[in-house]
Amino acid sequence: MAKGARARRKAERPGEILEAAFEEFAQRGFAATRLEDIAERAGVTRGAVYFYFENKEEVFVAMVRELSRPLHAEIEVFLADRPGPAPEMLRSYLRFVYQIAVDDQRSRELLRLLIAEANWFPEMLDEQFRMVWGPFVDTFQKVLQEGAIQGELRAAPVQEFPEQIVGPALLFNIWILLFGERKPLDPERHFEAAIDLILHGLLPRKN
Amino acid sequence: MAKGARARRKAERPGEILEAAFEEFAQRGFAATRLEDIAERAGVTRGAVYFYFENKEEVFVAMVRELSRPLHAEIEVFLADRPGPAPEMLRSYLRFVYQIAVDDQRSRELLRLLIAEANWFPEMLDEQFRMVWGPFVDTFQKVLQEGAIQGELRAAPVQEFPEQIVGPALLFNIWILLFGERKPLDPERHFEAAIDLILHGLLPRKN
Amino acid sequence: MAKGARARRKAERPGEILEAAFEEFAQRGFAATRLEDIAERAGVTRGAVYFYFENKEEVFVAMVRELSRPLHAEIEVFLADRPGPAPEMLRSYLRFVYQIAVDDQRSRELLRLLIAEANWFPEMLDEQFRMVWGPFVDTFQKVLQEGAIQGELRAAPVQEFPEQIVGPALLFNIWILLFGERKPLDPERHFEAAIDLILHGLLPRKN
Amino acid sequence: MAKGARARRKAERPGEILEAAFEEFAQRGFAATRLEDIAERAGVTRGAVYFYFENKEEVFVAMVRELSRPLHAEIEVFLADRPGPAPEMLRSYLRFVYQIAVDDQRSRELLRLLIAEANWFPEMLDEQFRMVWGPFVDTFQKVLQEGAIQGELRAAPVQEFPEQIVGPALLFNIWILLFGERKPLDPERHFEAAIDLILHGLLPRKN
DNA sequence: TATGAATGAGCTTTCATTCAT
DNA sequence: GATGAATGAAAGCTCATTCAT
Repeated sequence: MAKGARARRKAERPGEILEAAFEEFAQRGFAATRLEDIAERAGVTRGAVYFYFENKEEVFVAMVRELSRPLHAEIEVFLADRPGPAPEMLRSYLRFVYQIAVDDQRSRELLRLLIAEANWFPEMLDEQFRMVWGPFVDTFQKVLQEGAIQGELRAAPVQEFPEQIVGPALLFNIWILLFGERKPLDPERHFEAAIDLILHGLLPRKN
Repeated sequence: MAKGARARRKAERPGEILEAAFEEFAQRGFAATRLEDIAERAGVTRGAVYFYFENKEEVFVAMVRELSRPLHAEIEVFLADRPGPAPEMLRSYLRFVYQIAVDDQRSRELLRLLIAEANWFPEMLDEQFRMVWGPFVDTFQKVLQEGAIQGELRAAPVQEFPEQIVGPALLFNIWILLFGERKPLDPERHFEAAIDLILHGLLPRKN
Repeated sequence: MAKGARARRKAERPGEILEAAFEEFAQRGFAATRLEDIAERAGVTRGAVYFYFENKEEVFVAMVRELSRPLHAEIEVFLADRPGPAPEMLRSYLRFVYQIAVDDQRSRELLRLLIAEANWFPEMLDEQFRMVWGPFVDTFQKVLQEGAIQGELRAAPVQEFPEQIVGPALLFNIWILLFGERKPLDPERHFEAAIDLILHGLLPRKN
Repeated sequence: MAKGARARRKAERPGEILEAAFEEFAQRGFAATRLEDIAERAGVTRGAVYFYFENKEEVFVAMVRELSRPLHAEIEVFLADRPGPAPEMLRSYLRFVYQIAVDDQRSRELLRLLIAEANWFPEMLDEQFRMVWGPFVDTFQKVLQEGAIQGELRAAPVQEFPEQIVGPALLFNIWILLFGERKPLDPERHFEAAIDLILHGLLPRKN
């Protein structure tokens, strides 16, 4: 029993460390975070961290990878083929992005870390792009294009930059990162304003 | 000669130090930047930096203030009353924002620093909000509202969140911060796509 | 073997550091002593010192406490009830104090440090008072009072300030601190002069 | 006028600096006192201090010399031949010492500095001995010896260490340096206890 | 005389990393 | 696997001292 518990413990260690690493890195950034804080929060000693990871940078990279995994999964599930009228799909997609922006503090802080440390972890960025932005952008693009073909949407130049659709959500996100509680935004109204603008911008005009 | 030179030198020192500070902070972030690097780049010794600034944090805050001053000025000039049809004003404003996003690497890096260090310098954030975002948002809001009154624009819910208009420009900016040269964007086409979407989204529909 | 050695080493480290700290602090005073000197003398690196103590002040306080412990012990043993005629007790007590003043360079330097840094470590002073001066003064007082009751001693006003009895010993001590080898004193004759004066001052007069 | 004022000013500068130096050194000790603090307190800039004194050590030595000058004068005046019965002279001398110990905070702090820095300024110590202790000890010795010859005092071994007479005053002084307001002493009663002990110790016995 | 900008050595403290146990 | 004592390379900051003005 104890052995099993110990083995289970062991298997969970790396995850616990990365979890702790996220909290600390999110709070202080890469350079200002001490490995000791991570270890302490994870309930292990510094030495133990070095058993699982080469060094601080490795912890950081592994943490980003680990912490963004659930998001990958969610995205994959969400983007799985779900046909429907293009406008409705746009709305549903944008709502999904807003949901992440609003509810998922982790993703928010991850974004902050990516922006802050982008220069020093470019491969990490590319990996994140491949796993998160890429699929999203591709899907958006497909919706925009097929919507245009079907005559549900205007053939707008935004087809070339489908990520612009999530611009308001990004703005919402950054806003919260910058001002937090100090200048709160109503996410629901923010979303409605955004989708209103986008749909009016994309629906074909009668004239 | 020499006298004037020294006096002139002295008057310029703080500015030179802040200039150097910007380069270093932008490259490595607050925590990872060593005061010695700043001093060296400014051509002085560490001690000299401490003659002008209390400590590293003060250097940072002063740097942000100093470096964003030209932008403040530009904004103030730009936003000075320039009447015209609302759609044209929107286009002109958004182009202005894109110009900054595209050409002004300093502002871009400043934004990165603000996002990265937001938790530790909240007053600084508020100051920047007051000087940069604030006037912008207010002006946008006025344009949107008066455009609606004049019948030039739709009375859209985005009136409540006028900053959404610059969402694409922010996205452009962050994109470059994240991927730099690795995934370049054509700023001109990006802007055109954005303004197309926004104007179509705001122009009143005939039907 | 090696294991034991390491464990033994570890247990002794703090003591070794404090020992080294004493030597250095005694030589140069608190402010002028560099932690590096202490570390070097203790045969460890600076970092190791910080493993055991919070900072330089802590080292100082811990050092004083540690270094005065043997004296506490000695005092406690010495002051344990040892009845006898008051004059003999006075003589024996004063000789004890002189012995410390003469032989114990550590106590002497400790006294110097206490005087020098009294303003900055008042709690430390109070602690020392409680452990060293206090018991002494109390004991002297008791001897003076009971000696007077027994008629062995005069009921002199010095009963209120029994520490005056050790005034000559303090003077001897300070003298050495100030002039060291330059103006040597013969401790034996000094003591005899002191006890002669005190006893003549306290013995009851026939007339 | 202004020139005269300026000249007067100039002449007073060194004194003002030493005055300020005393306050600062007394508060923090030699090593922990910054030349800037001294300059600031004296109302000049650091550079000015270097105009009058070679370096920090010179300031210290000069300060001690300057600050102990009034005491020298007082002592000289006081010790000028004033014949009288030996016991009365003893009393008067000891009272004088107590007065200094009690009223003259400067002398007290000077003593602290001497003790603290004795190792590093031995010549200074010797100078102080020559000017302060020396005359005192000599005078005391003369009184004790002549008193014995006259039959007013016992021929006690304390003649060899006349400074023991001021032991209680030194003790009073150190006590205040160590405990200040925390454990106050009544100077008057302290003195009376001391002189009582000493006189009883020195007056010849009838038997 | 006096200023104060500037230097540079040096100090305390921190922390990623190592390694004997 | 895990600990934690220990290292050593910085890093932030201080301050005595200098010197052009």
